[in-house]
Amino acid sequence: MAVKPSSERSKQPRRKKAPLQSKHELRSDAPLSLDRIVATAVELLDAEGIEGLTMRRLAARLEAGAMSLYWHVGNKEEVFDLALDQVLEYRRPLQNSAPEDWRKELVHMLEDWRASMLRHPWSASLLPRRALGPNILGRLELLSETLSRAGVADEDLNVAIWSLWNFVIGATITRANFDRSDEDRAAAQQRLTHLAESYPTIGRSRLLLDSDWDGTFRKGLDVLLDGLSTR
Amino acid sequence: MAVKPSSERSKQPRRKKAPLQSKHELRSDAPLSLDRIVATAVELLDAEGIEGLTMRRLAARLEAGAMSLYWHVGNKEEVFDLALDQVLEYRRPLQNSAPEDWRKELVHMLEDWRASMLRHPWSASLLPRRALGPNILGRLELLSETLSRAGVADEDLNVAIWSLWNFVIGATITRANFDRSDEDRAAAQQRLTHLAESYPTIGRSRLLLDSDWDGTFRKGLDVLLDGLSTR
DNA sequence: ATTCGCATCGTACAGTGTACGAGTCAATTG
DNA sequence: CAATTGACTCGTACACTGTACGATGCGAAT
Repeated sequence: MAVKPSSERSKQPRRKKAPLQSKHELRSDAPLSLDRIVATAVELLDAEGIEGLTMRRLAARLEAGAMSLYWHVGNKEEVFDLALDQVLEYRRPLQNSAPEDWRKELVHMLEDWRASMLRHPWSASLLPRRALGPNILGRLELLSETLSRAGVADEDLNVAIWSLWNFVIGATITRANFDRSDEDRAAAQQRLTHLAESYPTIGRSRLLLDSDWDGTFRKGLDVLLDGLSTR
Repeated sequence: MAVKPSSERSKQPRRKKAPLQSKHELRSDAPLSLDRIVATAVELLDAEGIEGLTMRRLAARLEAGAMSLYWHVGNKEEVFDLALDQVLEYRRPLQNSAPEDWRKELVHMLEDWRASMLRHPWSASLLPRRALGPNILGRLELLSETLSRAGVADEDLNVAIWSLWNFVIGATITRANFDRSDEDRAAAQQRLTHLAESYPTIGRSRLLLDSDWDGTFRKGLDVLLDGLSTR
């Protein structure tokens, strides 16, 4: 009886090491592993977006049969979970910074977070429905730790963490969303001028048109951090 | 040649008014309109979640053929757009409040926003991919207007709006997400204690376990508003 | 030589969104 | 009154999806 690994980590197949072809079947190059599957899924998502990822297409890119994937992965949802978490890996910069640099560290991590997700716009729309992978948890842990080290009292910690997390998530999702829907700037522009009558303040502030997303993110973050550190 | 309305608003069918049955076909009750479709879609989403909504099931609930829906609606995506916006309608409380109550008004609208989305948890996961419907824009407009009336300078307006928006979106998505994934508390609990080794600070703060979501939301909002008003 | 467990994959099935075109029926026109 | 139009409904069909099931191959252990 065969038992699938599926979600037990730490399990690499030990196959033939050197012998690259058996008989005459020079099966391109592929041993087909979880890592390869996830990496290819990210590629495919980058290239074709969320609807572009189907098990058959993914398998084709791996030069494998569609059902072969199911040995390594429980179902399609799991592929999404893994792809999302993979994209959110974070290596903290080397620890030579002074302990009062906590704010710089935080901003660095949070801006990197946002940047990572914007580099893979599908990740933003995926986030709401996915489980917390190790990389996401790692970022949360780093966040808690840094805030705690910065002197935030334990009873205020959760508010601080969630406020920052919420802000990053919201900003990223919004931004990623606007990027795509403005593929057709022309249509958007026209829609906006038509809307200016019903929504005058939005129209005046040009909120939807030429927001400086990066600057807005940075400033909003400052507002939050100011508020948190004076508490 | 027939021309579909599909996305031209202001178009109600004028049919037989009083005569409820023609001949002997007492066709239950259904004239099948955009409004009825959207309302039923929301019902279905509430009952079965995002994957539960299929065109065939929706049609069945309306006692109509599946393809009949496509006269009123361009495609399934549009159904999602409309359902989402429908759920986000907001009636501002009567305008008897003093002008310095802007902060109370803001908090009311934002908490109502979050509450509306949590009442229909699918809406949170839908938000990232959807267009801005009139109700969403209405809320944005109200937000701008109130902040502007509160004396926020025009050049700070966008930062303020987006910060609040981001916060609400992020908080709601996170919350809705956790609700679902904790259907099986037992599993979550066990996972958490196992994780406590790798993520000590998260474990200590019990961040994922017993957060007071409503309180955290309210406090985070205060932090933001404090930060914004002292600028 | 036989067994066993890992790994791959072909076939099949139920279900999806929707294109197409035929159908119904009230209102309008000649 | 007959004919035409146009709003609306819906049955059938097609390409495509995720994945259950079982057959197959293969290296290592017995």
